[in-house]
Amino acid sequence: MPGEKDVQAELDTDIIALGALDGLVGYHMRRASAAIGNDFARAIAGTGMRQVLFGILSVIAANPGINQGTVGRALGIQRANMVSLVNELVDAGLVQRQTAVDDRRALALTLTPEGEEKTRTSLELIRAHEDRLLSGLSAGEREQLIDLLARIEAAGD
Amino acid sequence: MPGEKDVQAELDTDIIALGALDGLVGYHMRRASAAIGNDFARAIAGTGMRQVLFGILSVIAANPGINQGTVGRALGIQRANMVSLVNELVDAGLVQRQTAVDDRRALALTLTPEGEEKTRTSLELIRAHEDRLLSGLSAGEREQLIDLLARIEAAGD
DNA sequence: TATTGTTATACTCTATAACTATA
DNA sequence: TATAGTTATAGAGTATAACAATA
Repeated sequence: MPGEKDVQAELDTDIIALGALDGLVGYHMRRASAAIGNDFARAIAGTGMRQVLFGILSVIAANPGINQGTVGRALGIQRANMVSLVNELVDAGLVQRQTAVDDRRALALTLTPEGEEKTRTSLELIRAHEDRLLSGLSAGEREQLIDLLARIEAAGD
Repeated sequence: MPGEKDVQAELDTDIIALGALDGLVGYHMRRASAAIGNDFARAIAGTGMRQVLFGILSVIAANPGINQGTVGRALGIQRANMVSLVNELVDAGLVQRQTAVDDRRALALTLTPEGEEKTRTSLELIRAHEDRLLSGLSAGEREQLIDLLARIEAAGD
């Protein structure tokens, strides 16, 4: 019987008590992070971009010639996992990878012109997605949210 | 040369500019969520508990006899993925699963006495972990953080 | 015809260990 | 001896499609 009341589950999709979970920051952080991630994916669908990849592009854009490992450390990505991620970006023609002049073990990363363009257009879509999803927050609340999140990041090391 | 300055990377592990990324809520949310998740895992290591599993236990504790699918909807977990998660909890002796009296398709979930004990002891460890990790936030800031996160969860549907 | 639970499957993200080449 | 990048591998988490039993 679709649409009928589920007595046992208290209106089902409506309010289900979460118990102690509701008072935990970690739970709400997981849910909110998933909500933003899903909306990000919807907003940027079809462009091949992903949260991690955009993060790498943004750091390279701000630090042309930066080493692959340094990018990983800045973003909390393991060396081993950086390899295939950067491969994707290189294969897509967005990033150029060349042996560093001062350290022949290292790879210096720079954006190609296509990579710069992709970073710009992605950023526009991402800003629009955040503005839409976070339209319920005032500018001050949004600022304070970032401040609180940054302090938690810093505490977790 | 360990410890020597990495000119190209601006002191390396120190301040690396993140570019546009630094102004995005999504980025900081991902990092903060990972920080809490990692600290959660460290705090509860050896007990076999995980964030998702505790979430399920907490919802069952607050709603004895609740259907498996209802738990999943409350927590944003797909029906298909609930199966093996609940299997784990049943195999660990923490959850009892029996055909619902009013709907023979459904499974009613309840905690076993061991499940109730596990939920209690896990909650103590989790509260201690959050109190430690979030000790830099005032009670008011913590409360506002949960409020902001909950509003973002609600916006993402 | 819709819903509950299930199986099978695949992809992303993350983590570890072992290797090479350079430093 | 330490570091940069690589390979291989494994485990979580999550997503979709198809199926049986029941509503």
